[in-house]
Amino acid sequence: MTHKSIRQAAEELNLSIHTLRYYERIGLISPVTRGDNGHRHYSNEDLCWLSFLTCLRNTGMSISIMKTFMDLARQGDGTLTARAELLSDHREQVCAHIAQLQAQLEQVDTKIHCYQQQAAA
Amino acid sequence: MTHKSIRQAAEELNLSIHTLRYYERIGLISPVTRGDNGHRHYSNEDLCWLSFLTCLRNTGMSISIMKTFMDLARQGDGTLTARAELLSDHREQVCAHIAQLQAQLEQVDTKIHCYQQQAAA
DNA sequence: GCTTGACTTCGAGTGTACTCGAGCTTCTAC
DNA sequence: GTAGAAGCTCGAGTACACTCGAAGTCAAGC
Repeated sequence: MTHKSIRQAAEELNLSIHTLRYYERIGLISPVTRGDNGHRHYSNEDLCWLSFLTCLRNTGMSISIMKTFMDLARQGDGTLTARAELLSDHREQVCAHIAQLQAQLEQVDTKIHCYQQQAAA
Repeated sequence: MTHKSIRQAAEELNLSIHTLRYYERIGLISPVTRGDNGHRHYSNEDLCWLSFLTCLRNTGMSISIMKTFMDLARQGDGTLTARAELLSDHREQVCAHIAQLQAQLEQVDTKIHCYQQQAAA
């Protein structure tokens, strides 16, 4: 099978069918090829992009920045450096976010221990 | 000075004045004591709680779970264990989230290197 | 030929967490 | 005594990212 239905794509990506259509509607992904009946056919390349977009989304990138990224990608190889820069910026933000989470996790830990000790006393 | 104005509190906590009033309005924090003129006075204890709530918020806890937590806290020492459990649950989620972020960061890194190599070629 | 189920479009609705603005009071300084 | 700054309440508005539902098409199986 060289392509997948929207249902199969949604299952594979852990996105809802609604979300897949939504991403296409807002122009985040390019229009997916259709069968004779008008149904969407998701190619491996489509799934690849969507999988990476899901990764960006899960790391906190906004839809509008993802759109900027995809617009660059659609413009071809001339934007490779720009794309690398956009992702590097994002990378920095994710790193900072992880560091912040780790610091705040310690605060939570402290509080947990505090409560456990008080409860035991 | 034993208490702070809403402006000072907002600055110290990096929250907006609107947000501080909002948290009180929805019952996340208990009503803050007021001066004769009706203005809020934030005590160190108020700031302490708000600071911890901000920490929970930044680690992704929803307002409604924070509210559950604060409701427990207001019930006194009988809920110490329950509070420790609630925070432990949250801790697990934060740990999982950090792990997920780190895994996805690698995907982003891979893509960046990919682009950099292609751009150099 | 009719039901069933998967798909389609389109516009509208939802949940979360703020965020804002109008209209009012109240204190301080001139 | 008046201007200006800071606070107050209350209801409404906003941004984001979906999420849903109505109404329709189309192909397969009975």
